[in-house]
Amino acid sequence: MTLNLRTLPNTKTHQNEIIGAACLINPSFHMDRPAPEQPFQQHFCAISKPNDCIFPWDFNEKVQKESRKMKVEVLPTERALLGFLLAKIHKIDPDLIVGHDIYGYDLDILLHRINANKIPHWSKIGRLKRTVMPKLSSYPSRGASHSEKSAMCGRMVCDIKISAKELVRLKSFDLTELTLQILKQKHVELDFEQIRNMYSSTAMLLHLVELTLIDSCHILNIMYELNVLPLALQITSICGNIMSRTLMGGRAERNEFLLLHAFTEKDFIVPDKEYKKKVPAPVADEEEEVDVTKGKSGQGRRKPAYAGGLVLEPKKGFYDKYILLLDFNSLYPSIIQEYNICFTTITRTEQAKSAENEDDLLSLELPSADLKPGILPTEIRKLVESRRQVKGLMKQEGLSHEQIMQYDIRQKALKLTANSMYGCLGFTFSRFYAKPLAALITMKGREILMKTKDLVQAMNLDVIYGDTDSIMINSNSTDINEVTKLGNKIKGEVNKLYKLLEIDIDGIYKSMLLLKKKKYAALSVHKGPDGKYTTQEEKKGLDIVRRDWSGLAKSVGDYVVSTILSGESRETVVELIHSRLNEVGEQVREGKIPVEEFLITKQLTKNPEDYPDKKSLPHVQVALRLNSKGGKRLKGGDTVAYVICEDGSNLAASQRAYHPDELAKSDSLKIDTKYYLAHQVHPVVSRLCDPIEGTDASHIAECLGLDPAGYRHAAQAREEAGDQELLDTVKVTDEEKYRDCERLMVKCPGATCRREIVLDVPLKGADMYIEASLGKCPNEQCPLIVAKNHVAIGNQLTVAIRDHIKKYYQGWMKCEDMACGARVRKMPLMFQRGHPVCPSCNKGVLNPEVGIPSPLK
DNA sequence: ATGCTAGGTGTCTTCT
DNA sequence: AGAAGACACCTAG
Repeated sequence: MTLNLRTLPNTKTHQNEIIGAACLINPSFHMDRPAPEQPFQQHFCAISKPNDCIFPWDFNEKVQKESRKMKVEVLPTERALLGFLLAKIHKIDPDLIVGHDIYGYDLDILLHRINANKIPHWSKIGRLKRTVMPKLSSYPSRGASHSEKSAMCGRMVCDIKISAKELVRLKSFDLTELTLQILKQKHVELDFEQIRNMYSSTAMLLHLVELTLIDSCHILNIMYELNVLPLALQITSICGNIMSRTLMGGRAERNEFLLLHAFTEKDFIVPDKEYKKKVPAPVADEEEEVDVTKGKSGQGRRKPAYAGGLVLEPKKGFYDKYILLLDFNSLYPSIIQEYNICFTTITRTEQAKSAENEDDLLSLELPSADLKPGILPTEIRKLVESRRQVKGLMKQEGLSHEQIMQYDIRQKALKLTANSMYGCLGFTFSRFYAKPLAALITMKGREILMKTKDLVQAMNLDVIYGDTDSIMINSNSTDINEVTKLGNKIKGEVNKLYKLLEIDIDGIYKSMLLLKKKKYAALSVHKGPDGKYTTQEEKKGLDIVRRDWSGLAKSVGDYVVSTILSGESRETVVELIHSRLNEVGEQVREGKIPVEEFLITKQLTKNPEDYPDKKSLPHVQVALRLNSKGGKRLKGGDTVAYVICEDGSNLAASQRAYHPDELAKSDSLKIDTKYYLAHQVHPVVSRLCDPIEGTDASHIAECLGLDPAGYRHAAQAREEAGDQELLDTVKVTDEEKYRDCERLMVKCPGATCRREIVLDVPLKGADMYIEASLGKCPNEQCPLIVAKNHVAIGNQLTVAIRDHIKKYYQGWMKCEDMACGARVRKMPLMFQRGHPVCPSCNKGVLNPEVGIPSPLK
């Protein structure tokens, strides 16, 4: 049965009251089968009214007429409605109750209103007869308390908000977004004023009931679409926990049960359940860093308890040769098996037992190879083997669609369970918390990635990046068959090193833009069944895949990425990007972009009133303002959408955030177009274009119609930072390193010769060059070994140095803008961000003609 | 109330 | 003024 409530805040008490409900009933639901053709067989709706409204005069009559289409019970008061609902639930006696945000809203409201109206037999919402109502949570809570959840005991509750959070990644998990993204349908969100207004006519009130019923359908269909129950059933049967708890989320508990079963079966005594609050990571020996938990609520993130995966320093840039991506299949579960890591197999070395170096991984001893696999590896092996088996079954001929789905869900559940095993070892509140084991697993992971990198490099290949379990190689080839061959060769070499651990080709990229650790885009190549190759964009970590950037910034960024990856020439790419930016700048300023494109979405990690610094966080401010108006309140875990507006004030942008509805209802608010161009589009695009020659922050700013001067400095700073990095990695050629330097020219000291010898850029290291080019004088007639005349060469070097110092102190400066090209000595009085502004064009900044090259600063 | 760590980026505050 | 640090979010794996 689905449960969907309609609520409205009381105009006097401002407390939410229940005014309507719509339920769908399916008496023959199978939780081990895919969605039935008919989502439900029966339904009913109930509608009452707030105290200060009356039903339209012909409402009852019209409801009767509608009764063939829609069964509606009209009830005079909330009390009557709740009584009716409880009676219905009691009569239907559902095994499963489906809803959206039941644990975050509906259940709490229901219990509060039952309480306030003193409805008898409240416990009928569950299957256990109880007299005392569980303690209700008072308002600023983040969801139903444990005791509240117990109210429905005996019935499973499927809260699709919780399920969706586990199963799909979305911008937000409110019903509007879920309906749109999962069902591709529109959900009508009504604010409480609109709901109140609907009592003014029969047609509108019927429409309200209808919408409530439609929402119920959406909820049910989302559950079907996500296969929530089949998956929960599989997980439950794998872990041996309780299904109603599987549906409530929380991976640790499932794992706990799996291990409890495994250890008990082998006659181990399992760890006690701890009821007392454990202090997370008690590292506080001295006053040094007394745990950096943010906020007192314990909500904020702790300081990491141990080291995790290794991320290789990326060789940033744009690649247009094939890139090979190799990846260890489920690394952590494999490590547990490969090294037989278990509570029962890992011991501390003798000398470490007495000492207090608990955290020292070196004090752990890996079991010898002949030791029987422990419980943990065995369980993982069982999971992996079952999965392989199920995948085998899926390949059988003549399977029904239903069977394939069933197998697929089981294989997914097995994978999920195996993969969550590691996470639970590192979970502070887990019954099987084992920091040393978790730390050991990640350490082995780092070791393996490092070793793989070394091995690949030893094959004379160019490793450009790697993260935790993956490695990317620049093949420098344009022949895909060759690249595949290479991939297989590497695969063979790496896999030789391990019994069970396996690396595999995870992808081949035709082109790739590598910006930072965990930030890249690529065009992956796939061979279709017809043998033809197709490409697909993959974007990881970039601003454009994050929910906290506006749609505008994301769509422009998207265009930029596709253009860069397209394989067009650099000039064309730059041109296309520039013209697109021009267009966007214009459209934004002319107000031709729809408001939705300006929405920025952020999640509240706490209840809005719990933030210590509410003022400067835009989403918190918006949430607080919305909450003060009543209705459904935003709480921790919810996402807030807002736009930055021009509101007449000159507050910082972060304090000019408004909910889109506020913008729609106001005539004084306007989208802050400058903010969106300068703080949304610009940073996103300039980061993407960072490795692209021919454009930079100031160009991009100019195209968008922003003042380019402000960005020049930043662009230069980034360039310098880049130089420094290149220098650090010693990978840079000397050409690049000394590109701003004048070459040293010496004259052959031979009295009759005086042949000019330019010390050209050496191939490898300055020393080697000097030896080679200052050997015998290039003049055939001159027999001199130039380098032997140290004194003469030394003098010439001194003269050259003095000459340069003199030039430096003459202080000639040149305008950075090539088009202006002014050359002056007098320091102007106008400065822009610490740089002198050219007095002749008033735009560019002046750079010293002879300066200190940036890498040497 | 409850999976982990690594990493980038924006905004505000504090220090130099 | 600019660097440095705290904090907040979101993502990769």
